[in-house]
Amino acid sequence: MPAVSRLDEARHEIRRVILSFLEGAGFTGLDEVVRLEVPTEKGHGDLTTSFALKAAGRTKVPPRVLLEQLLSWWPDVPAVESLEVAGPGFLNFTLRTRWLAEVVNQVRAMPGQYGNSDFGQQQRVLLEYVSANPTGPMVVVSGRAAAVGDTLARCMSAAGYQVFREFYVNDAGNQIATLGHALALRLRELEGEDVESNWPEKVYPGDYVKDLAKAYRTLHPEFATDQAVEDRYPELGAWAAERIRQSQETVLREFGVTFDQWFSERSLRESGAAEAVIDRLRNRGYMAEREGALWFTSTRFGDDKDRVMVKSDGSYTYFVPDAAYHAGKFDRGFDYVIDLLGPDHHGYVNRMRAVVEALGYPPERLEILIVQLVRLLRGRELVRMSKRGGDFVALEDLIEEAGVDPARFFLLERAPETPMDFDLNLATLKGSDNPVYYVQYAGARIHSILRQWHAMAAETVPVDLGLLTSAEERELMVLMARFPEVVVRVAEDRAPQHLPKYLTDLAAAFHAFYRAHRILDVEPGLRQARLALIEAVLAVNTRGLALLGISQPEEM
RNA sequence: GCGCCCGUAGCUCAGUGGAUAGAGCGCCUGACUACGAAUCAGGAGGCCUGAGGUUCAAAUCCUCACGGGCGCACCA
Repeated sequence: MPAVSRLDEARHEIRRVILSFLEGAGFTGLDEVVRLEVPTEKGHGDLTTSFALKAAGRTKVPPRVLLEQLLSWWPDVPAVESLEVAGPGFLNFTLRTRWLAEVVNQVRAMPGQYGNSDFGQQQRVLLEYVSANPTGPMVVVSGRAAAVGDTLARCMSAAGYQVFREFYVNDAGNQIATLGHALALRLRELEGEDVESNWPEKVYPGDYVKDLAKAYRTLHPEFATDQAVEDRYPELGAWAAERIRQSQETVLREFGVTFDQWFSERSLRESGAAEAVIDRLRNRGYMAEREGALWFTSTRFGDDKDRVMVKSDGSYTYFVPDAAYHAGKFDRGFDYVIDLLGPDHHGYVNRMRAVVEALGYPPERLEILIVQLVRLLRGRELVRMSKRGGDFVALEDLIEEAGVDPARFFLLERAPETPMDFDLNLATLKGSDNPVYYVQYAGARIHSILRQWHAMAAETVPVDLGLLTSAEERELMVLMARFPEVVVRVAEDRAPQHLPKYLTDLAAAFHAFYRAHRILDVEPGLRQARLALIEAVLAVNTRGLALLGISQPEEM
């Protein structure tokens, strides 16, 4: 694996030297143990390793003794300023500041691409996320899945994966007829009929269907209300579903989230893929007929119960098209298939794995992430979200109230699998209480300085990065050198929360630097070097925010 | 009852088997005649739910208990 960053270059170099030392000392097979990590504590160097502790059992040499030998043997390594033995057997490395400073040039050479790497080796990944039913407005948990999926896609692309983004549209089945039923009732209501007092149990009562009814009436003036009968429900529902899907697309685009494909369940059914997947399972011997229904024997693959695929009335359960859809994903040649599912799909994971395995695909290539619930609060008060009642907060309400940037930052700050509370009061705050502005403000400050620099029309001199020697400048270099591997970590661990954390650290380091040092009114050489430094910081900040789908304003 | 997720500062949450467990908010004390104070410097605040176990080393891995959330349809 080639180095992904300046820091990673140092890591590779140091590791190579340590391994050759160990080999010379007669210790082999320790490759696994020699890992260089970014220490959690300040004062433990730029990189640290505990291989001596980990290998003590095999080397039979006390860790500190081994490290002292290594220390006296250590050759000159360009990246390394110094190394020291610490604690029970840690080895801490301090990197040469001048060597680190090259990161400034690296960033400035490709400001919009810095952070990219070939870690993923162009493996093809299908990422499915959101996939909200087209039967009503999206709620906030869909927004969380959208933000998480989108940022994972952006980071995985940056980390060298080929990512294909897909939204699965459940535009078939009973729920579409139910939606059609709701639309039919609202159409009757437009004619003055009282439908509310006798509203059927399972039909969506939300007001949004009233708007759909008005739109339908305008587009189809010839439609007579007495046509709003049961055998028209599927057709009416299909119309409404497509209409809702389009509004989902609009809201998501506003939220900065797009898809390469909106995959229609109906098209899947029409293509015969459902029958095909049942045949495949039958041929492989994983289908059983019981009680008049056709069951997939998923218990043979660790599921807790078998699953009905064809009901006794001959119709399919929703599981059939889903199985066909997933089979199709693998048939399309993806190396990895990742699903982001909502918390109500817990029970779904085992059967999906089972069907993938039963169809002969490697089950470890299907990865299912559960994006957990979002509880909306206003201060202490819980805001209820329910598609049934009219009092839910839709994603578009959230965007309007909080704004895209704060909403995305909040949703991405926490690990996706952790249930979270989203305080609307906090996200709505425009001031310093809102962490997203802290990060954006760092960039806006740099923009402001650069504007003044351009207005000065002062003398430009060649950049000498060797002039950057202060602790604050060095901290910025170290952080920038880490950026590409933060992106890799987000991609690899499917953990977007590392990025907001990193950007907060970077902004803090910049603000501290800004307070401690002047930039424009110092001598020209140092000024030029610091300008180069903050230009690089701005580039990294902007790119980091872009990976989160958040803007970097030039002024605030 | 079974399965999955989660218990970390007053609140919301980070934390890659490592060293003295971190951040933001809230609270307290300081800092602009200086490139943007939406900032900075510092302080208080912890039995990492509990009990065992593995390990040189556990918030992290394993087991059990307790507490919270969500799933467990011939619904989608």
